[in-house]
Amino acid sequence: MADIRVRFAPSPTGYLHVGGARTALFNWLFARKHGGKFILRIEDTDIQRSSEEMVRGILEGMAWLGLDYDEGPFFQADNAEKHREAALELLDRGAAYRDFTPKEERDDATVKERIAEAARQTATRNPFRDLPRVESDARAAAGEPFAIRFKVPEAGRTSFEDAVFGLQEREYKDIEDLVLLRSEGGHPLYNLSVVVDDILMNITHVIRGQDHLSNTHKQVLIYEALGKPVPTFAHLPLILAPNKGKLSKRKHGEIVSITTYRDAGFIPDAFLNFLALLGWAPEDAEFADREIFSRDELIRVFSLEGIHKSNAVFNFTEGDERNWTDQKALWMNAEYIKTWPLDRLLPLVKAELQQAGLWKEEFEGARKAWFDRTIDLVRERCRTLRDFTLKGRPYFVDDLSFEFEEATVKKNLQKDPALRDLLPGLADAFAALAEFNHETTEACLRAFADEKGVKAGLLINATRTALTGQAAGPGLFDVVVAIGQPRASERLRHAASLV
RNA sequence: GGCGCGUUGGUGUAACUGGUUAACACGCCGCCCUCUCAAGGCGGAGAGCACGGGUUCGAGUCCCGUACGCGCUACCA
Repeated sequence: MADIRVRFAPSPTGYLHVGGARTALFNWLFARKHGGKFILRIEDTDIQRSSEEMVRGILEGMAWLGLDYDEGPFFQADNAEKHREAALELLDRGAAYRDFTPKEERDDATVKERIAEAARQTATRNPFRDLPRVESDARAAAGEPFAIRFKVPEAGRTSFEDAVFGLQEREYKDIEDLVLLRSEGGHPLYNLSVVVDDILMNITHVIRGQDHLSNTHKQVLIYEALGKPVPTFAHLPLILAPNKGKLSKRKHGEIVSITTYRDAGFIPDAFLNFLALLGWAPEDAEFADREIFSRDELIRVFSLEGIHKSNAVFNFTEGDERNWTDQKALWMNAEYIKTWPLDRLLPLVKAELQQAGLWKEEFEGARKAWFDRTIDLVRERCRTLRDFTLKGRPYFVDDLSFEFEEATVKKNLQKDPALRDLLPGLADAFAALAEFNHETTEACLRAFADEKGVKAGLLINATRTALTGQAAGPGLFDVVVAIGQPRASERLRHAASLV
């Protein structure tokens, strides 16, 4: 396929959410796979609900995910004049007509009810549909306000082949004469604007949410009336909330916003990987059992044919602090943290440490070897990048400015009063070591335990808490070495005061 | 109300053009490892493929109906 051009066209009425991000991702993957162009177009024609802040949010989200676009961002509102011209052209050709019916105000909250209500009454044809042209022109010239509606043909049906949902057909009689231009200021409406913009931008494949599937028939009609080629459509299944209801910013809040995942310490590649598998699976049997796909692999194996028809559930439990979002996403992120080549992970960890004020230049200089080893040690237990500063803090500060968990202190330090004397003793033993490594520290601690007639486990757990303030962590002697000789002794002495 | 789309374990998915006890991942449970917590290894529970008919030697895979869910039906996008 040559000269493929796709677009992501979010409306800035909300932040970039998981559904939108996945739509963007699929467009991006498709473009990258086929060497096509990925275009970003902000559909801001609803001035009431659009805001610049939301535009920024969308841009930020895409930047974080690394979904780079080749053209844009374009703003649909900038093209309003072109849209108007198209409507006028349609009017000229007799494919549209002026509707002089006074505008009826509809408010957002009650539309659904009003639609149902109106449907119960028998539909009547718009009285202006067949108004003679001269009369229409005269009334318009006299300054009477009007909207422009598309004139849906009498008998027949539209059809198009959706790349995901297959052949779609709809009777003309089931399509109402949609408004193209509002009576107020000739403001163009969505169905007209998308079509005109997609024509202007030479879009070849329209990949978007399934919520547009029904409306596509109207758009096909507009393409045809304008005498332009109809692009290929590929509609994506929706992403639903756990109750299988709509995933909405209003109801589900932060959890659907992409920036939440950035701020929570997700690796963009991991989140992308997770998103890709929501409603899509590689066709190639070779990849059937794989879950982890790098960006390049996704590009390689992506295809429209692998997209599902049924909606996917974004699975999370509200109020569960540890599993605050889809557990598979969390698992995947941990998987990336554990298995990514260290040099790819390091920049992300650096950014995290910098943000927490824990970064020191020497981590890239004199202490690089130590730093790399320590990150490698700690990463095993991290689910998010935030954990590097949360759980990892004791490794990166020289003083005692890390948290001593209350319950842990009670359990590991205060359980046995003998520790008050044992810990300083162990501190001395550690300080006296000529070589400070895994073997020598372990031998030292065990010998010390033997000598004092206590179980090694008592000292091991107490030491972990003394050095990190935590009850859980890497193997103790790895911790001891990572903390290093001076800090270890110092922290052991300090811990004695907590007993 | 009308039109459309969908329905495989709790979740995400797999199952060649109908053909062995429906597979994988997350999650859950147990065991091993062990100084803790993870990770890792091993094993287990969990769907008979929304339901009801039909076609067929044989259906998750084809057909019809029903239910449920979702979308659209706006001078919103």
